[in-house]
Amino acid sequence: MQDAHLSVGRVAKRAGVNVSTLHFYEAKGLIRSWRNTGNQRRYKPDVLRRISVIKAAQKMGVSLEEIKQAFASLPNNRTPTTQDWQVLASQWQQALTMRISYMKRLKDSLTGCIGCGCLSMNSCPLYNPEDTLGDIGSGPVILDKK
Amino acid sequence: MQDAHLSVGRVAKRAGVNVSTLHFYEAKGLIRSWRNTGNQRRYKPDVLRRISVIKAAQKMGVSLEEIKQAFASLPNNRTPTTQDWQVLASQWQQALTMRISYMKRLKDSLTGCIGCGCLSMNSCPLYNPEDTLGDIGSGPVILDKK
DNA sequence: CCTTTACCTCAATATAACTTGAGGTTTTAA
DNA sequence: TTAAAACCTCAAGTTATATTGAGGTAAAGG
Repeated sequence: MQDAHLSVGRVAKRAGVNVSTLHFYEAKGLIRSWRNTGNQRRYKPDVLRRISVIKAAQKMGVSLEEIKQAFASLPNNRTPTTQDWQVLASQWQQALTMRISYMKRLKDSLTGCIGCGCLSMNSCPLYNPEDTLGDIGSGPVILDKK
Repeated sequence: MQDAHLSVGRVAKRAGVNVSTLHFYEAKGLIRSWRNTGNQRRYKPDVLRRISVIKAAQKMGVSLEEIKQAFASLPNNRTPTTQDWQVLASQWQQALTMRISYMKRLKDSLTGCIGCGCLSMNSCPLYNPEDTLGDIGSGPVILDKK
């Protein structure tokens, strides 16, 4: 069964990422592999799902560090079930909901605000330093209010 | 009128950014200043609005480079008017609308998708490499489809 | 006047998320 | 069997967005 153990190149191809990315994710503790006798990486097929989830989460603005933390809740003695993944999904869905509403507020502020005097700072909802969800798009994004 | 020329420290304080950030923005061509006889930076008060707009745009996921390009459409021989700013605002508002709808699609996919078999790649809307708006949250964000 | 802020420049450091390259080994396929 | 393709490790490079520090100058207040 060549199905039960995938080489790094195979995984890369199927997941649509570079081999170097897989090395990188492994170094970061996001995925795991074992080695064959020749020291080459071998993967269980469920690594593909992990990578999918990583990519999906990144699209939502979740950092690798946060993804790693979320993955920590997965069982490491068995292959994660659908249920296990659903737990992650619902966490991130909440965060997405918040993010979307933040974007909406931003958008609503935009027209009224950019043209008026209030954008000269402080009171403007568009430029509110207190807004902790404001980090979208640059640098790591805080999804949980730890 | 100490109102017509602001020192870098004054601007930094009023805008809520570091002095070093102002140096940085100036080096990037996002703001401008002139020098007094002692080689210190002096700013017109409208720099405050520029900084507001930069910060607001960043919250929407616009990169400094894109902000700079947008600023290029502003008049540089006179202080930008409300109208000038509105042009920028409406551009970004469209981008925001797209971004929001993308996030919504993401969210809608999330529950149905993460638990099912499709997340094993390719056909899953959550993991679709063709989705050019997928860059949200890490690295520069493409807002225009240039 | 003189001390304390505030400023100046330029180089280096920081972080996230990867990619690239050098130098060497293992697999695979003709 | 042997050449090409795939792998390996480890270090350095890349981009965006700043921040920090060193070494020196200018301005402001008592």
